[in-house]
Order: sequence, then C-alpha cells, then structure tokens
Amino acid sequence: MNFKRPRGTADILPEDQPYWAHVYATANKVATQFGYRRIDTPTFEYTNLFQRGVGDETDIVQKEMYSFEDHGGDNITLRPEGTASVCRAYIENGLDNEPQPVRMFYMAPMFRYERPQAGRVRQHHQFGCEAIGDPNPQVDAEVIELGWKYISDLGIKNVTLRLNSLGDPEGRFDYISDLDKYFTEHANELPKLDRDRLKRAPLRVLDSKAIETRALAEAAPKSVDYIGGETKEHWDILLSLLDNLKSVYQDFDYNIDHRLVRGLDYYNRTVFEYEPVDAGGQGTLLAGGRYDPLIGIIGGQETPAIGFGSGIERMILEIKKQEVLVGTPAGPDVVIVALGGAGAAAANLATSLRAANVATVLAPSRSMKAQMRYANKQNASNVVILGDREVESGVASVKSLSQGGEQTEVALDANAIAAHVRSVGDR
RNA sequence: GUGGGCGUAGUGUAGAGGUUAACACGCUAGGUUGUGGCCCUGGAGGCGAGGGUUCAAUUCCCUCCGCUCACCCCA
Repeated sequence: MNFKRPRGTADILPEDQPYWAHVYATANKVATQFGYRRIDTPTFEYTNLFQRGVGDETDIVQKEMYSFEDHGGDNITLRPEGTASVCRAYIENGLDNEPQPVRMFYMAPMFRYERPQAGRVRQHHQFGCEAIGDPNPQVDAEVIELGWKYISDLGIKNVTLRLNSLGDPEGRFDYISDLDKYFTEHANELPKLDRDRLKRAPLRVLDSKAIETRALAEAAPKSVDYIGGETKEHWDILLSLLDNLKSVYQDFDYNIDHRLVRGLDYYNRTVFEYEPVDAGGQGTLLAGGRYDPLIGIIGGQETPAIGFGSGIERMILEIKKQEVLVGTPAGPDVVIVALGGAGAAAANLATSLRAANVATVLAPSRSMKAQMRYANKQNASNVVILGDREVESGVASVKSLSQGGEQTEVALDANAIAAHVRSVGDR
C-alpha cells in the first residue's frame, strides 16, 4: 500500500523553495514598508466564526469548509480565509485600544474543500493585509497601493487593477432590486446557469463568464450610480488618490469595472482585484475590499476596515509563467572528502568548521571520485581533501570548485581553513 | 456537485494484440596511483487496480482509483 498526499494538497519540494522564499521575503518587506505588522492566528477556529463572518449563505460556508467535531464536542473549522480570524483577534485582544487604524498582515495556509484545478487547490496559502479602524478613503488607497507594490516588487508585469464600489448595505437594496428587475426582463436572453444565478444571487450574474450575459451586464444598472452622500464622496476621493499614484508608479492604472462583485457577505464600498491581463479561469492574484460591517457582525463595536488576500500559489504560477528570476540558494562553503582512515578527523573538522560558521557538509563515504562528484552536485564552493597523508602532515588540500579548481595547501585547522575559504570567496 | 482529457522507471517521452518494453535526463558503479564538471562503459528501477474478450492483453472493452482541465465558486 502506497501513501499519497490528500487530494488538492502539495509537497513544496526543496527545488521550489526559492520561489516561496522570494514571495515571503517580498511580502514581508512591502508590508513592513507600509507599517503593517505581522499577526498569526490559529489554523482552526470555532465554526460559527466563519458562519457568521463569511456569511451563512456563501459557497465557502455552504460547501467548502473543512469542519469537524473535536473530542470535546466543539465544532471546529480549518480556516477558509484570513479576514474573519484577524478581526476576531482584533476584538478578543483589545486591539481597538491601540492607535487606529491597526495595520496587520498574515501569511498562512487556508483550507477549502473544492475540486482542484489550475490555480485552485484545497490547501493554499495567502498573504493578506488588513487595516482596521479607519473609514478614510486614504486607507483604501493605501491598501491598493500596497497590493500594487507587492506584485511589482515580485517582478510580475502586465497586471490590471479592477475597481468598483458596492455602496453601503442600505443603498444596495435599491440597486439589487433594480438589477434584479433588469435581468428578469432579459431572462430569456440569459443562459440557464445565469437564470438560476439570478434567483440565488443577482449580483453574481454581473460577473458571469457567459458571453451573452456579459453583453447584458455591460448595459445593466451600475452600482456606482446608486451611491450618494458620504459613500459617493468616499468613492470620488479614492479615485483621485489613485490618480495621484500614477505619477509615482508609471505602470499603475485602474479600470472601474461595474461587473466586479464579491462572493463574501462582509464587503461594502470599495472592492478591487488584481489580475494578469491574459488571465484564464482562476486568474485573480489579489483581491480585497472594504468590510466595514464585519467587526460588528462578529460581535465587536462597529469598526471600519479594509484589506486584501492574495494567493501565493497563484502568484508563483505567474512568476514562473513570466520567468521571473528568483535566485538559487548557494551550496555549502565546504564539502569534506575523507579518504582511508580519515573519517573521524573529517567529522571533527566538520564540527569545528560549522562552529566557525562555515557551511560544511561531509561527503558520503564512497570512492574519491564519487565524493568529488557529490561535492560538485551540491554546488559546493570548496572541497577539503582529508586522507591519511593530510592527517599525518597536518596540512589539508583545499580545492576551490567555484574558482576553476585551484588547489591550495592549508594547515589542517578549522580557523585556517575558514579564513582561506573566506578569502577565496565564492562565485 | 457537473462535464472533458489522460494514466508506460524518480522525471519527460516512445511503443506494439505475440520473444528480453525503448530513449533521454536523473540515480548509482566504474573508465589502472588520491581529484568534480565534459566524454565513455556498466547497473538498479516501470506498463495505476480489478474484471472481461482472446490461444495470448501493458495494448481492445467495462468498472474503480488517481491525475489533469473546465464549469460552479474563488486566492
């Protein structure tokens, strides 16, 4: 019987780690530049947090959660997204007593029971940012800028920003009812799939992939025409702030997309999405929006907030597609090739070299040729050759693989070898 | 949940109803004294599982399992 990894999960092998390191490092750097601080929340939560926070009617809650009852009878769910947990932590730890807004970011695995396909798996990882406690559109612009800088610092090009305002819950009622009316009038022009959708979630008809529907959606009532007062002002200010960004980031631009809606219940006002211009099915790299209602929904004081989530696997797919160079990890500074009875001396030398902070690996005890090949495959900078001769004379041969094979006699002493290796340098 | 495609060494591929299933990369052992890469030679390792058709199935058929792509939905 062979064991296999569960469906929709992945082993991230050593050869792939440079991509992950690049993404983690960039995310960490950019978030820090914007004053966001890292938060880690548990991998699982009580199920009702997501039922309430994400929304009972959403697909995520309806059919995608990894839920189970633990031994004490509590209902537990592996987190399907990050925002609800961060907000729970904000309330639970009294972060509303810190200066507002509280800026936080996370990098963590998410779990959803779905059929895997390109860009979609059951365990995926997200980098997310949340700015909690400030209603000002300046924060909306900040989060959008952060997302832009993250993507461009990763080295990804040709990404577009789609933007929309969903308005506020009160005003949205009129909008949805007009939208419903509009699509119902054209119901006979809609494919069956979208007629069903119309009954379930009229907003979602807008972002249908069916070409017939798309044409209708273009002419449908627009959410931004239904916002007024403070909400409209918020939107207008946001747009002017985004226009300002263009002068700093030459490639930055945004497209107002009236068809952009959200699957989770907690969003209001600003929603946005970054996606490659040539994106296929599951192309969204980063998506977010304002979720002013959420903290109230899960039991906190009404607190405005905005944030985004970004799929790391999708980002890496795009990095590979665009052939972004992510660098390769260096090999060890030293591989020790031991011959004859020098095994014990080699092991001692390895320990001393590591104590001197020289990255050192012992070659497997095989023939010299095999050990040399091994050192080469490890991408070692240097080989220290240690046989009975060297142990007796107290002088080791140090060969610099990276410097074309130049060989030097060095006293058989960790500090001397360390000094030599450093002076030779690598590549 | 629905629909399409595909399952041959670790990876990528070739193959044919009939002897020992091929090639490349990778792994491993060597190429006369204790020196890597390039080159050369050898070795290990495989037809997803079960059933059916047939004298004979890895090849044809069915079922299952797995992978993959798309829809739904989403990062």
